[in-house]
Amino acid sequence: MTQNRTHTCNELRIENVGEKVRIVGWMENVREVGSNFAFVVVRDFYGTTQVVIEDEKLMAQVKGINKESTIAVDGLVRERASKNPKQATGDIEVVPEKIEVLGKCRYNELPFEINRSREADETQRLRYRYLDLRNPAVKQNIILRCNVVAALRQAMTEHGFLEITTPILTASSPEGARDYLVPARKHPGKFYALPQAPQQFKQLLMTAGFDRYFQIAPCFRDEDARGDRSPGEFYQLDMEMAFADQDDVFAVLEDVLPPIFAKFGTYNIASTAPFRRIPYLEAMDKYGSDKPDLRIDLTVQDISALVAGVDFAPLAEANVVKAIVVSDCALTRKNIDKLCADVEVQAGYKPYWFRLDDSGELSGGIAKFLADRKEQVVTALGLKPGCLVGVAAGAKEAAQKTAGVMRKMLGAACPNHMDKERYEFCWIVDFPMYEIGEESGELEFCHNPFSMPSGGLDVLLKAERGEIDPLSITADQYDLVCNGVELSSGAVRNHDPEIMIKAFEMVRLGEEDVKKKFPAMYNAFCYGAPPHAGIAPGVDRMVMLLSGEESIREVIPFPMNKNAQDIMMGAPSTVEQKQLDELHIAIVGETEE
RNA sequence: GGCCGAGUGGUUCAGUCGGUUAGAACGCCGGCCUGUCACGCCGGAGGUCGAGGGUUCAAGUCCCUUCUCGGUCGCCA
Repeated sequence: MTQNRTHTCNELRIENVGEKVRIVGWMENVREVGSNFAFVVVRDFYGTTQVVIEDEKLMAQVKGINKESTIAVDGLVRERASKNPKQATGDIEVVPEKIEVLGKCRYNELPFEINRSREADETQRLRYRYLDLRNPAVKQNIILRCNVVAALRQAMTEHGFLEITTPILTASSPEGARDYLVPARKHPGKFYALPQAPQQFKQLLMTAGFDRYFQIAPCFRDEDARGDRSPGEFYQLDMEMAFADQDDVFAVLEDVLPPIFAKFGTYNIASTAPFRRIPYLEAMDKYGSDKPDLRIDLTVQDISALVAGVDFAPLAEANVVKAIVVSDCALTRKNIDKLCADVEVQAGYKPYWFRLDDSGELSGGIAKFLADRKEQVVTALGLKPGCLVGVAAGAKEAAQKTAGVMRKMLGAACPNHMDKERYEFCWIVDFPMYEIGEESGELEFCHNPFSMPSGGLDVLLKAERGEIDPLSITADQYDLVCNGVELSSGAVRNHDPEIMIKAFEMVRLGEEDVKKKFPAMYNAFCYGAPPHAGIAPGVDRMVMLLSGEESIREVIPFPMNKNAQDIMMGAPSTVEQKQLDELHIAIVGETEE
């Protein structure tokens, strides 16, 4: 017995009329249009094909088969009496000699209708993900993901990068996110950790003399989920280059990503090299965000001086007041109020607004508080009738954040200020190396302590001597941003133990701390390391951008839910006492169930 | 952990000011139908309204508690 098909369900055309064929697939639908006359739709990975039932015996058989059973149909290809131009195989139908059930669907009612699974409750979809994925629209995102990953691999390989896999079971890392721990059976009381990223391994590969490394790398972080952040695990296009600096890394991604975005994306336009580079501080000032959506042409202005002494406490008492001018704004008062409410929810601070109406008067929102300085406001902001002005006020960070959220929402609400149908990349550069910690009140690392301070040892020494402010030191660190989504962080790494120690001394740590926290990397760098730099764009995020999906779960084959559970597999789960004993694990305190 | 939203036949939803027998669409079952393709027409089954408590003559609806899911903030070097 063989299940070998002669054709897929997306293959037969008018030229095949008269051929004897065997197709296999899922019985998607049966349309009965007469007492002994019906159309059966067979679906496989590739498409659908219509099978026509014209005799009593086959009719009786088909009626006994539940939908979504897998079947094989042997028969003759015939030209349809009424063709369907919407279907690739719509010119033909198969007249069966024999229908076999290959895999019976035991249920005549499914948890959801396959072709409408995207409308179903997400918990149901995830519990029956194998049914959800039968829906071609759902499957399409996974196919897209495969194609994108394949294209990335090919492009990276063409650029001379070697794909090298790094360990999944490794050591817990003291910095960063919460680790997933794995108990070590042979070492009571000790644990492996799943890597949060192959960061240290790729730097060790550089030290080992591999010149260009990449990997579609699984990364594990035990942090809470978001719409754009799957809990537990995600994939990065992790890459690192030896004897390279920021420009070298930029050049590779500026070459690799745009063609892939233009080819596989919902929009077929992507920025070309070089991408815009925006210093971090400028991004925060101008866009109120370190991941600006450059498809929106609005920018944020500082109007602190302009509104000084105004008779409106939220502005008068604010350290910083920001404004966004939206020309030719068609939003109604109701639209604006709704938008402001949404901004407040997302930013956590209340925004304000006013506008210059068609008669040239300031009106709406906080307009009356600005009446005493109307001319200055109109001149300074260059207002014309029809302009809306969004206002954010508060401490510097609050005002920036509020303005950033408002900018994004105004862009989405005003089509004349957002050229949506494109992928707009930029680099955010010159991140501060240090900041004053909120709790400690002392100098702390801002981001990755292993990024190279711009200017190297000299700059650190100057700061040590008090010649410059440590807060003014920037790192050779960069983010890749596309359409307001942070795709990646990367950096020129600090490969010099001496600079590393000095960088740590700035925050009251020293050689011992470096050695203790990152022994392998520190030791390795003491044996002659190349200057190196890298980056790791998130694969899931890229596919999300390309597919236009709002939820990251739509581009992951088997995603966990928000609470990091796999309902389908039943993970996490309790285990046998014997397993715990072997691992020297005792469960104490309260447990679920 | 905070805040917001949701939870009603198999699925997606409606359900007004608290008031009679909780509705619709799709799906399912039965019947009719020889060119359908979201087939059509007729009929039918299927609900302890997430759970628990309270107010009331009366609760899907109001109040309290709790569970689950989603969004968001915290968190994510």
